[in-house]
Amino acid sequence: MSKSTNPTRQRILDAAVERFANNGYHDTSVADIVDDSGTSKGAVYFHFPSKQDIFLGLVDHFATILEDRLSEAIAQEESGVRRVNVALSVCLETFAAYKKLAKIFLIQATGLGTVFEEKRREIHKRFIDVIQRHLDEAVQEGDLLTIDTEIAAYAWMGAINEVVIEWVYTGHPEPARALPALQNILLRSIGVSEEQIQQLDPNANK
Amino acid sequence: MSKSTNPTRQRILDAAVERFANNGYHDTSVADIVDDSGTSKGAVYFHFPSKQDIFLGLVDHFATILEDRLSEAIAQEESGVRRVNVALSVCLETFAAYKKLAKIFLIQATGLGTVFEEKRREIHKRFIDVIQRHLDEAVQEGDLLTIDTEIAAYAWMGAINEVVIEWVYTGHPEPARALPALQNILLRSIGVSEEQIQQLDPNANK
DNA sequence: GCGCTGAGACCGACCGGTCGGTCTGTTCTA
DNA sequence: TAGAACAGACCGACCGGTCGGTCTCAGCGC
Repeated sequence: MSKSTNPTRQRILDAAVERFANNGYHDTSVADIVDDSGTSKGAVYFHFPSKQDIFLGLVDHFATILEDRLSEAIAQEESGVRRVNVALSVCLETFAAYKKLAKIFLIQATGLGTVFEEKRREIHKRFIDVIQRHLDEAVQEGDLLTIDTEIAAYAWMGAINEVVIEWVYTGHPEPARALPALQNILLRSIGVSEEQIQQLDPNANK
Repeated sequence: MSKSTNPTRQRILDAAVERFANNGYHDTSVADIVDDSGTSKGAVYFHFPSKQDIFLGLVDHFATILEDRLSEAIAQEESGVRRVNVALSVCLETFAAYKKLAKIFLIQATGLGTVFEEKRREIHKRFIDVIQRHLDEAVQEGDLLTIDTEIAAYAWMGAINEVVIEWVYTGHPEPARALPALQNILLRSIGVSEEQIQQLDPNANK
């Protein structure tokens, strides 16, 4: 972030992303990262305090990127429903733009034991809260039905994650197809009418 | 399943479930399981070939239970929409009935490296396929909209998982609340009309 | 009834390898 | 030339798995 442009440090990070994304945390040894980055253990432990720190740093980094992009995009829209909709787009775009980091964030950061798990849940909770807040907003001002926005927020989060995970692994539901499909499904799920859904996405008539 | 009633074996399994659910795979040593179960390493390796085998056995076991319950429940309903609806109920009930196993299945089995990950994805895919098949069925015979059932299936899977995960950790959205909320959200997401949703769940007027 | 035996169930000390992290340098750079 | 940046040998803890041993008990000949 701040001292980001040190080449050695960057090579280490690149190698770490690659390894962590492909093999997971425990199947990636520091020696692997050293080999892939063409550096040395000394270099790694000069730039980073621990293996765990590298990993959590990557997760945090991605979460920050996603949050920044989201808040920026949301701020540019007026109505609640439009905001919800644009957030969904930005979300998928960001996952697509940072595929490897997304894989680490969504998959490799799970099931790593209590310490990691707390961190992961805290970050996920932040996103879920954002979703819920904007769902509430949309409910208040809009004509969509009153629903259990908390559960809806969890459902959305899970739905998005699952679709992205599948894409990350197989490349299969191409974003061009997944995005409109998810928009339909998720907007409908909170009671946005068909006409409204049509209106929201005039450019996706491809 | 077959030789299930050996007491030592069962104590080992119980301890393994507890530890794996709470601490995850890598933070659970065989020694931990030995201590908790009041047995010995010899006993563990007499009954099971490896630590990994114990873990995957538990995952498989839970998946089997869930599949059995699902297919039984689905078989007893006629219409596609009703089937989809009852499957959702059974799913949540089963997760609730086997909380610890559910946590292992949904969380601790993730991010454990390539070998485990393949297994996990294969099992998840089975459930997603079931969902999609019945969504397709419902689309064909019903008046719900034609949608991208594949993506809908992934979305459903993710949505259910996320809600259950939250419940597993915090106990928070009590099943009594989560079930009808999810029914509303998910059925709406595939275009089931409000009246139909009401009709489907006459007993949940509490 | 009684000793013998052998197999199943279980015990726990121990082994061998792995891996995060450290430490003693060496090289580069300002 | 001081200190930052890096190299890589090395350490020690940990942990999955093994292996020789013990205990129990059913079967069996006598």
